[in-house]
Amino acid sequence: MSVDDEALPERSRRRRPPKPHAAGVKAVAAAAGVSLGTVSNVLNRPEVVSPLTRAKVEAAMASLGFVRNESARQLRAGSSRILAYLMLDAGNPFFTDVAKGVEEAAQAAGLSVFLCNSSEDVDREAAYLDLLEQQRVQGILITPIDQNSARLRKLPSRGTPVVVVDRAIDDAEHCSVAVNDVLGGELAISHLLELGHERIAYVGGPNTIGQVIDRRDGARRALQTAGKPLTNLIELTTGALTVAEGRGAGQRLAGLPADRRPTAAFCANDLLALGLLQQCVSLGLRVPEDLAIVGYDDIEFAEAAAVPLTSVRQPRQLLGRTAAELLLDESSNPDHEHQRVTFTPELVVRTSTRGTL
Amino acid sequence: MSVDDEALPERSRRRRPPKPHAAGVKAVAAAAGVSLGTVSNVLNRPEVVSPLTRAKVEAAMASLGFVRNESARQLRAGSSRILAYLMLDAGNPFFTDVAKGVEEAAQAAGLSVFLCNSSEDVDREAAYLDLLEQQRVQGILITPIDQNSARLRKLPSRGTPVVVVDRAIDDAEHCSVAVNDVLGGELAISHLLELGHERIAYVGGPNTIGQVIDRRDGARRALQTAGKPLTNLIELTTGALTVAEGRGAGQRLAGLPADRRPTAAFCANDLLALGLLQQCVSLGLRVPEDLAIVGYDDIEFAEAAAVPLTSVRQPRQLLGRTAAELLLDESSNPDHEHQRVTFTPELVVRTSTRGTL
DNA sequence: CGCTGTGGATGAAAGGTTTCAAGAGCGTTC
DNA sequence: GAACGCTCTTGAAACCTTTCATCCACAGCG
Repeated sequence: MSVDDEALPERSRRRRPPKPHAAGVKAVAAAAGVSLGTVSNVLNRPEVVSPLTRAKVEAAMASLGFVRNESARQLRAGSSRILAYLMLDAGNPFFTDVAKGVEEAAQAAGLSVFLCNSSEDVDREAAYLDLLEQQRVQGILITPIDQNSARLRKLPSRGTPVVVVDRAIDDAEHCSVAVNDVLGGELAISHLLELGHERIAYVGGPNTIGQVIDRRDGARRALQTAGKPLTNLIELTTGALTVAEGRGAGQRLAGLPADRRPTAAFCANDLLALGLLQQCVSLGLRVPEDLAIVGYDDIEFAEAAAVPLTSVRQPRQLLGRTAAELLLDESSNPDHEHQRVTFTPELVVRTSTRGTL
Repeated sequence: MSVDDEALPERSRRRRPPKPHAAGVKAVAAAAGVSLGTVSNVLNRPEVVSPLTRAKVEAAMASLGFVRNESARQLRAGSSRILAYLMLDAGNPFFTDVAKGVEEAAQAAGLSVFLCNSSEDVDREAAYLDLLEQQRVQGILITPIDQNSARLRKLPSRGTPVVVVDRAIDDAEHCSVAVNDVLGGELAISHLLELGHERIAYVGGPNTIGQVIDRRDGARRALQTAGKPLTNLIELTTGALTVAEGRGAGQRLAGLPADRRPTAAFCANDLLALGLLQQCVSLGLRVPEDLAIVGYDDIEFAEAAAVPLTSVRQPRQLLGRTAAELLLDESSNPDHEHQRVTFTPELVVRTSTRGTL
């Protein structure tokens, strides 16, 4: 779905200087006239070395352009100062907000965060998990595509703590931090039912993603609670949770004859909802008069949409922060107990369902 | 600007199993009844080891749950299979699109990408640069906050190739891939001038960011070209390039008496523009009748906004892909020459300036 | 004057992998 | 039947840092 136009760029060339060679602890020690161990002490326990020697060593490091080799450090010391968040979709502002929370907590603990993006691709997810395990990162935060993956369950037993983010998992291997998606689905559909809608579309997919399933189940439950038949929920399965797929769904929806077309749509996330909204509006449907729309996540752009979007809000940053804190606890506290933390979502009603009052 | 509500979560606890211990090449060799070297060969040059031995070794690896220690590998082999993209703001969809292009190119070359987020914070940027250098990543792609940073210029001479993304830099140290921001600014303002606007606001900041400066300079140049005084450009400086700051600017703008208020605003990016738009609309200004708005980047959400946004489009993914390709060339091709690639932006006109036709 | 304590520096070992020259086993060829 | 080639395997060195027990010099003290 790239909008890149292959504009012909101008290029300008320059020669490059010869390849350099790195200086190690040994070189620094020689330059400063001290031993290897002393240089290491300056690096790791500066307080035990006398100010004079320390100054000499630091001068030598500066003049040689010494850069500590983290591989060697980690190999010997055995520990990494890095935490990874493997995101489901970096293009979804929801996850970048979660990431913000993760970074916040990590920074407070003096760790750095590497972000990885699986783009809803199972193979990429697997490749990143392997890579991160091999890197011996301090821990992995992940919003998984398939939370039952064997690979995922094996990691903690091999020494890499894993915290599942935005999915509740009830197994003995990891902590998880989630928002009650079933409840979120119920909130959305109850709202639509209260407004008098009968035929409601559920737009989401693929059905391997836990969030998609739970939100649909919540939708169904709301119908049951209200004593409506499940056939009132028309499912439109998408290939991914993106704006483009949302547009596709909009196309399909708008193509239905008016008497069979749902009067409302509940989308598994805001990206789908925004795409759906855009497409429907451009095809001449009025929102919410012809079609009411509810999204999910309440991303920043939901409020600024063509028709401000009713959405199910989740505590995004808090989600990330909490997950990171659990991970940190797991990797530092010997008495750590795995936890399953569940937050409660909240419906934010805007024009896309309520109309202008 | 978090919308997190500190909803009280439910927590459930579980005991965790005892700590495991990792198996190395040595253990695998022993289990398979072969030598160290052979295990290493299975890992790195499977074709040279006989199918039988290979099978034995692989069985041993599986049963021991062997995970290669990447630190040790890298220490010995000297090379990393990782590429990093240090983003200016992971919350801006523009940069995640660029990242997508980077990932694409990296995957094609069999490398993995770690994303890092400086969040427009100089200290975080510096910390990540140090970290990545110590990690000996294969190369760094960066959209810098301050492109004249000494740290940035020192990296390549110490062996870590750096490509600057979305900034043109004319020095001998790195390649850069950029879009002509001055031209982009000109396009935006020329368009507004053609529509008859006289007093135009430029919304952007902080002024340490190159993109902000260039786009403003382009704006000024367009005024000069049209023979208008520079005082027609009213600068509203923001603290960051975010939706929230855009709302703040909207507040300031809407607060001006109508006869002194600009009739159009050009924002340094779409996030600002969307915030501005939202705030102005909610304060009762009509867009584009009372205030025309032009954004920059043409992110996916620009088209779906309350009033579809006129914006300056850049080839986002292509930018990332090209940058990654330059980096790969630099780290693998001994005859590499640094290049400065510049793409051309394009104005996309929508309702926020043109009105509904 | 000899002993102890102390702040600081030292040197060697260790950590897990890759590399590479050398070796082992075995079938072919003359 | 000896020499050769071939395929596969081996063992040890090397990568760079951290750690820790040891050592040194010197001050204070009895």
